[in-house]
Amino acid sequence: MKKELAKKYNPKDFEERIYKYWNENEYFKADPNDEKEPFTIMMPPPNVTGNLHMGHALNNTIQDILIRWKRMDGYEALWLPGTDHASISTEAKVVAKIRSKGKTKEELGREKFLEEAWDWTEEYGGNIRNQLKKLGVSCDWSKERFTLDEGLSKAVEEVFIRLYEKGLIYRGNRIINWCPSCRTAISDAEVEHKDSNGKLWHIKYPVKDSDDFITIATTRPETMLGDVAVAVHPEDERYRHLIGKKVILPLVNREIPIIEDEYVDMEFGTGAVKITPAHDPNDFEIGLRHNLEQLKIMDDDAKINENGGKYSGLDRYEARKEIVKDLKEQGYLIEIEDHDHSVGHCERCSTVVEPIISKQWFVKMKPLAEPALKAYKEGKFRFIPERFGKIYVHWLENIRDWCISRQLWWGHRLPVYYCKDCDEVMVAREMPKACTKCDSNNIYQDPDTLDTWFSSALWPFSTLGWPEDTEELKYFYPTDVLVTGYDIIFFWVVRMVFSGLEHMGDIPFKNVLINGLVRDSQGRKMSKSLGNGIDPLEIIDKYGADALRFMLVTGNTPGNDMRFHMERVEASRNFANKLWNASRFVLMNLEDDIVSEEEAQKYMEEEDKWIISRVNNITKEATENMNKFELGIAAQKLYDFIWSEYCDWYIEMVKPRLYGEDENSKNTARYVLLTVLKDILKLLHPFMPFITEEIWQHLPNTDGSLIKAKWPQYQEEHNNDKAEREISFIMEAVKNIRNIRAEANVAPSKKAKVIFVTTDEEIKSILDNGRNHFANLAAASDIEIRDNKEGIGEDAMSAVVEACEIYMPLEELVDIEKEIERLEKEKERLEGELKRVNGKLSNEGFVNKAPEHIVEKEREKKKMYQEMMDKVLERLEALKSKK
RNA sequence: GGGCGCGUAGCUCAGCUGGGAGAGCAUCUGCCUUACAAGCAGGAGGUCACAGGUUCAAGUCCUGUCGCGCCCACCA
Repeated sequence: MKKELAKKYNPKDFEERIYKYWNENEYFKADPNDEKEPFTIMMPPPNVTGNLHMGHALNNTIQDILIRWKRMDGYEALWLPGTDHASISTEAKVVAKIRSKGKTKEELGREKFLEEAWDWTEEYGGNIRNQLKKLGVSCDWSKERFTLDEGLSKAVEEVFIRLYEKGLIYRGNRIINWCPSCRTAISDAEVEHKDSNGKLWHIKYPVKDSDDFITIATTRPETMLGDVAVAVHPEDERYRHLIGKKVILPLVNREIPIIEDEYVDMEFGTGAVKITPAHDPNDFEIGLRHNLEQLKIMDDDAKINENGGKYSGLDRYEARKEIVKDLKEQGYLIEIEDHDHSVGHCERCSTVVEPIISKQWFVKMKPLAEPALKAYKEGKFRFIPERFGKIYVHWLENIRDWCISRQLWWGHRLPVYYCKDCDEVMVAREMPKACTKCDSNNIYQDPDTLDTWFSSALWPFSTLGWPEDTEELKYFYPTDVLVTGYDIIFFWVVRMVFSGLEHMGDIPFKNVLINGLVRDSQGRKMSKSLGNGIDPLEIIDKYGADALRFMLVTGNTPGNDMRFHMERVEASRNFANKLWNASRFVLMNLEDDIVSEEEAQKYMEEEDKWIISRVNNITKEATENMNKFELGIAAQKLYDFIWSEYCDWYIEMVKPRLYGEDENSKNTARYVLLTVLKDILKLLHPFMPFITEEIWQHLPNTDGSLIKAKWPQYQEEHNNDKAEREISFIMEAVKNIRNIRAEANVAPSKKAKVIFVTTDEEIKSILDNGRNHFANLAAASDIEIRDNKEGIGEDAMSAVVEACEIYMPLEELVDIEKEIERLEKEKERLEGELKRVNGKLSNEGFVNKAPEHIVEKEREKKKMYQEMMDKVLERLEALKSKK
């Protein structure tokens, strides 16, 4: 006999100890194994310096459930963890730290800055790992990777060089999104568009050598400093006569041409557009078409530069104010119109992004996007739920080249070298000794680093050793499931797919399971600025990791957001408590020797067969739902079964046997209690790993960890329709008796006589077999089963279950008025049911077209309701006539 | 401008491929019954947003309307 379970369920007593036990025994390790099928999940790497938030908790709980389940189900299940260097976000933190010491990163210099950044990483990098462990994640820590570690950096470099050599990476002067606060270029995906109430300034530009003028409209008047043309639509009658003429740019007094271009929308604004190729993506394109100058008027910190004349040195918004003022004073400003439009903000720091021309590195996307689209459309991988595939397709179909260079220091430095003497560009694995063109050795490396997502895009294979052709790569790639939030489908999912296809020649994953956001109880996003975030660690501390995990996964469906309610955590904790106590009950009733299955079979009662049949069906249903990634439904089914069937009914039914004298019956009950509990623990383990393991360790005949236990399989021979029918009938009858007792206020302890009246032989036998249950569960004494109701007076309360009447002669306790009321209500209910059933059955369409088994079911119902109705009516009449 | 999601019991949400409306919490009644008061037993509470349509049958499929939310977009 093993040691007893603690009297109270207190997750703090064992969660940490159990995690250590798993980890030290290397139960999470997975390695290439020819005897098993692989099952792989790559953990979306959290920011290395980040802290665990609810989103992580949800995301990793889902992954852990899947991986634990598959591991038990016989797969070589690898869940590979890791962290992301998060270039822009980590750099910002380190910069802030340096600033607090009164220095700038430039003053510190690149080398020292990186030292600081590595220190920072080491200091905070362990946090998230330990926090994940508290959640119970069963990932293979021996394979943990970091996007900036040596191997992954090698992969990044290799990819850059290969794409460059293929002509898929190029350097160009193009319009990019510039964040003046982060002082770096960012990609389109990193720009967050927000609607804002802006203005449309109408400004007139005088036509040279004429009194005429042309009015343009702009939302960013300050950019006029960089205007090099005014464009109108070729078919616009209003302006046709002006095409080819010049205008004098106000305030600047520069002569610029009026050109024609089809891009211009005649309906919008005034139909005339100022063209600023250096500061607007459309203007940039027009500029190229018309061979216009690209006049840059802003610095990296969004101040007007030397090209801005008297405005130079002003911040962009100060300049705007000044320019508008001057235009007004000089009579050029015609109108200020309210104009709502959307403005791009830096996703990271919320600063308004400035479209600006800049020499950056880009990935040519079209050739990479096409195979990625094809793979999805051919069903090589899928989204769960399906609808997120649309986001994927839409993004890829409208993709533009990806700006990958960042003016940051924390990240993978571009393997690009320049010759100072002849400006030759060299892309190489190592710094060239001499310029390949002019032989100069005046060479320097590009100071820029790569977009963080450039390395994340390689995660599914770089983590397995690519570009080396490792055993791990061959065995575990492609991975099976990617679990992630919908917010990074285009940041990450898209890029992993085209990277996998390009470099591995295969998709990176077969399923993309999308999880929603965890919001606060009012439905708001949890955010630092709102201060409404709930710390998963606090929840774990108070309620245990199992409760948090269970809460996160129930009542939720893939892809949908959920709200965090403390009451739901409590409910999950209560469920864990229930399981704990049920297990304690089982344990305290076991003896050292558990009888064999064969022995138990000989003495099984109906309730034993019933619960075995039930757990068998639940196994099937739970597994089916998990196969569909419906973890919430699977969890709910387990919850209902454990609480409402195993605990509420089976344990209660079996108590008299455990306390009785019949050793065979007792041992059989023990055997069944334990066997079913073991299945329960196995099925629940992926969801609640700690409590199930802790209980498992206390059960007899359990060698080693529950992690190693075999996932239960559905077994046809355990199905028992007869037992299910009998026990559910008994349960119905017990409920009715309890109901009568409650309504008549019969104290629970008080024994009461129960008379069953039925002519149905099957029911009679069920009732006869169930005598003990009625005594035990409904405190019924003197159970009588007969086929007529002679002699039962009006001083009894009654109920009807199928073809069986139940009478409880309660004499003075019976209030006839109340009893009539009860029966009237029952009559009403039956009338409703009969009306519905009759309606269906009298409908020719239904009888002819509905499947036979559905029609048959309705016929049976009709018969049953009719019989019940007859009995209720008879009883009512008898009572009324006696009154 | 385009796309998507949601609207089911007082609250938070399940309800998968159409075939008798569910859970948790809250509420009401009775119970500290030696596994569990973090519990047990019993009860009340819903024209499944609205309007059409398809179907023998619609919370479930289609169309439209209203309300809430989200995403995308080079609307000077």
